[in-house]
Amino acid sequence: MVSLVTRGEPHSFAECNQAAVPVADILSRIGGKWMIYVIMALTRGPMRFSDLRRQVDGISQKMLTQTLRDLEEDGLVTRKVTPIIPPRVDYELTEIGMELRGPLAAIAEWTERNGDAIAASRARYAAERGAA
Amino acid sequence: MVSLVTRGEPHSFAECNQAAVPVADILSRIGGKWMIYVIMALTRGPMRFSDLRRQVDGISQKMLTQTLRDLEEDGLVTRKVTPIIPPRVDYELTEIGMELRGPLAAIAEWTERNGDAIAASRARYAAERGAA
DNA sequence: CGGAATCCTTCACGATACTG
DNA sequence: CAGTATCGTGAAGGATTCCG
Repeated sequence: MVSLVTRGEPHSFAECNQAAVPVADILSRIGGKWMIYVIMALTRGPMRFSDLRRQVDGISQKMLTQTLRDLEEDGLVTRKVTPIIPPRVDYELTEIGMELRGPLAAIAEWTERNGDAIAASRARYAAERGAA
Repeated sequence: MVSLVTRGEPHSFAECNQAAVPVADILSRIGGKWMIYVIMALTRGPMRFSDLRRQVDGISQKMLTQTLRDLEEDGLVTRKVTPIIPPRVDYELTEIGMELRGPLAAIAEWTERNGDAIAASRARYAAERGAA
């Protein structure tokens, strides 16, 4: 893995990209529109589909399903079906899903800490480049 | 800011989304195809455009330009033009750009630690759902 | 209730050509 | 060298409808 922190010998970009699962692969999933909100909601504990849909404001049924499928595929959530009528399906964060919350919180804290600077930078950029 | 870690009172999803810069906004940028590789390359220090293009294998000129513009817009990199012929443009991580490396490294470490489990989960998922 | 299926729009990204 | 401009494609996401 290429370090993001240290400055050492030049590493091959491909070296990092050839792991079992590339970091960029995970980032692209996390970077999806709803992933973080679903994980946030599940942080409070197991939750039913309809509860999740209420918690994550604005998400469509399709996108909630798809996001949960992606999370399930990667082993970040479990899906437990209770075959009653009407059906009941509960989703819960797995152990590695729980462990992802730390890194995500680190991003969130960075964003919160630098939000004003970023907004200012964007405004300045828009004023300079947007005017031209 | 809604905590990603603690389990407390239910927070409004919108509460987290109404910061100066939403976390999902940053995540979507980080989740772009090239952002992390460009940041990784710049971790080694300031770099010229053409050097960056060589370091980040497979990136097109267009995407490198666009990624650098996005980073510049958010104040994560500086762009220094030396008006000579041929032109010389150097890019360098800013302070907050440097500070983002930590959170990114946390994601990278999580990915490395759980890569095998994720790959296994994906294979199992494909075998079950893919066959059906 | 918890989906699946379909259609549609927008956008990210790639390829190519041209320029100061 | 370091871009900008243009075009084309696939994927992401939204709205709607139907189902066990």
